[in-house]
Amino acid sequence: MLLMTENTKIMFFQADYAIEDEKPTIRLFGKTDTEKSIALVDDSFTPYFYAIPTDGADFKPLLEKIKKLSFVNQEKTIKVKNAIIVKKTVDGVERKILKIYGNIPKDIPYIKDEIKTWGLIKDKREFDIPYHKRYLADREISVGVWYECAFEKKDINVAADIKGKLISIKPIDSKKENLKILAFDLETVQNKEENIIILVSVVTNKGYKKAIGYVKDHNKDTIIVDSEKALIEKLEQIVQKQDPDIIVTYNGDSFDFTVLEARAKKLKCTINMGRTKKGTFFKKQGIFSGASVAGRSHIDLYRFVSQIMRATISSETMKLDNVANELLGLKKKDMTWEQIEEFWKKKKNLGKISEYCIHDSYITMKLAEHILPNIFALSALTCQTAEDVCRMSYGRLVESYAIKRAAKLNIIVPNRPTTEMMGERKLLDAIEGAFVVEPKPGLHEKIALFDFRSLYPSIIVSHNIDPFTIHKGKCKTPVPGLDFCFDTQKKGFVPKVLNELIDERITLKKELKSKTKGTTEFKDAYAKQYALKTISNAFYGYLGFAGSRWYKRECAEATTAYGRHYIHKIIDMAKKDGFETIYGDTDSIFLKAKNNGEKPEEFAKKVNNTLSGIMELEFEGSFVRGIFVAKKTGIGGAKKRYALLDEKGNITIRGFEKVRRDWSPLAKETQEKVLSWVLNNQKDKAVDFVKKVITDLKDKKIQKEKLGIYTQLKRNIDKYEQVGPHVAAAKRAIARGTKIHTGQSIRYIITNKSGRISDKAEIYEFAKDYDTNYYINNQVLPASMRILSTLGVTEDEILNKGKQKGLFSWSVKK
DNA sequence: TTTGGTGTGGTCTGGA
DNA sequence: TCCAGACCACACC
Repeated sequence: MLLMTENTKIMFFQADYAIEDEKPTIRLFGKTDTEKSIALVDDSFTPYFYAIPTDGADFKPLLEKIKKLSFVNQEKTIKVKNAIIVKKTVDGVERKILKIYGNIPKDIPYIKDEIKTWGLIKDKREFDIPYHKRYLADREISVGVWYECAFEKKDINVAADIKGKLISIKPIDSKKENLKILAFDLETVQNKEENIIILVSVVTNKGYKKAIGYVKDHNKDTIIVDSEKALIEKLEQIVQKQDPDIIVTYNGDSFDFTVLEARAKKLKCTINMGRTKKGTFFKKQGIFSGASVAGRSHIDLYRFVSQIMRATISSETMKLDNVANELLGLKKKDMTWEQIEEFWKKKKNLGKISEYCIHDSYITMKLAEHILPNIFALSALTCQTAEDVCRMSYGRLVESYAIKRAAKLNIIVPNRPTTEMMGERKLLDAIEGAFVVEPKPGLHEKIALFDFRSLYPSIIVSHNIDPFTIHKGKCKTPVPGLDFCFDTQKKGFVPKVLNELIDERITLKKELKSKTKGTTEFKDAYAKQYALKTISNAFYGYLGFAGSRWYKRECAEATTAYGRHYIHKIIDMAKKDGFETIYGDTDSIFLKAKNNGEKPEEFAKKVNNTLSGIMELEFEGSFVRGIFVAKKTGIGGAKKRYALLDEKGNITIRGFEKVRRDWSPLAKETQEKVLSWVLNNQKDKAVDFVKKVITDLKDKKIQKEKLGIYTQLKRNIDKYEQVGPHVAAAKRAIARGTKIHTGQSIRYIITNKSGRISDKAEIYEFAKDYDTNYYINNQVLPASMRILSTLGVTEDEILNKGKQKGLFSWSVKK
């Protein structure tokens, strides 16, 4: 028979599987280079797992027994499809094991449990890797990457312009961007006991921009329908008509989709945004928990921002407004939840709600355009769908990447620890970590900053630190301070994989220099190096993570031990060269530059000649001046808190209240100004400014916005042993009927009530006044004096107590 | 249902 | 009323 195959260029963005005629079938959803939606199926992939026979087992009869295995489970007969003997690296040793195939993915765990009862199998592996993920990893197919595909036309049960059966696939180099993104956002109000939807907005990256409502008098961009039920149905129609590849939301998993699902159920209608008839949107179990839309990729940006990007974002909260403002300079329209409720009840200003809602979707879409390259780069690297990546923790990202590489290197993946094992691991004492130099408080001039490029990853690579290269017993060169070493004969899996990541990133960073900022090329390359950095930096933590498949305490211990060894080594070398070490933390050192002596570059070069493997010390730059301060309690300088002034006049602030979310804007801004003046040798201006702020506070001239303090409610409100201000404020708000959930950032103000600080704390919206003394003594003064007292300024001087400045200056001089 | 350790500092709590 | 220690959140790397 002659096959009618076609060729086309495709970028996939989503993958799942369905059981068709009792056969598992992978479904790949993508877009062609001619902007057509395409769905290709592939039923050539058989689910499998590995079994390691007990030592000395006779393979042949065992293999035959497995092949013939057939048993009944829940009234269903389960059979092994096939079994073969394969040669694989198991825990660092190459050996023969069994690869066992099942008919459908669901059978795998049952087969695994059944053969366990025979007592002939020592261990089972890779039985918990989901079928479609296994497929992507084994075939090295990534979403967000272009492929040249050959396929045979075939009608399948999905909505797509082109449908077929995949014949062959190979990656090609293309940068074309063509995915259609749709963002949507719901507005709800509390109506009696229910949360009802009053409006929904939809915005695409191709210019579509509408809201749907069911009361007249919204604005011209609002489609008016009859009821809430009709609104839901209209939303479905619009999504289907727009036919996006990616649906983005900001917290859609726990809000928009959850509400939609609940309302649809209540109003006895359905909503299907997907490309298949059934499986509209649903919560998957297991690793993935979120709203999924068949045939499209639902990206919940909030999940990615709050889990992966959190540390790189300085906004007080991870709300859309703050994040979009910080990353894009886009602000939400000014409207409070209460206003929406009020407008809705009075049926006035409904146009404003539409405007607000549409703008929300627009911001979400813009944020997606900004962040999606990063998510897709991680997807490409880990061979996971973007939908999964945006919901993954660091641990899962590393794990996914490691599994993909292991498959390619013929290495069997270790099992996940059981709950008991994890418990045991968690009970162990923490391993010793990094070394931090205690700084001398005060202003320091001419500072040269050096740091190790990717310290921990390069230590792991250079010393071959791997769970299966550990050598206990006699060692030529044991790990500093420990009684074991690592074999250097054969390269371990972890160092090998990390080495690739580091190499690739170095190449990419070089290429990046020749690319123009703002171009798609630049963005893609930048996102890719970001992905490489994210994964490689998380590897060390993964080795010491209780839930890790590659957990090895000794590896984590050795990595930090070498880290301490190297930083001490640099400090010693610097001392011998006549440099004074001002500060250092983990992988960095701050040296006082010599006036006419050795240049920083020369020092770095000299150090690098002595370093082993791929380790490298980099000269980061020079600073005109820097300030380190005293510890608040105890003696000596405070670690992890400093500010630097570079030659261009830029200030870098680390650790101080200014960079913390849980201080009032007033204290933060005051401290920032103080730091700026102090670093520019204008101490007096700083003192005057603090005095002015205090006077303004006393005169009640400070705006409310400057006084709100954010603190995250990290646990269930009833689970606190100690009730701090944010907990107390939250409890009072709940008593008033406000809904507050775990993980929320509580914004509160310390009011004039009496009692402890907690007694005075009120949620921002409820606060009617502020406690002047609190804001002076517990906010502005501590933040400012932290800096000023290092320079000899006293609190009394600021508060104009006792000695008057100026009056005494001449008599002191005498 | 959580990648690691190091470190600071505010507030609460309970005993002297 | 004072103070040490526990609790808690958040930053640095």
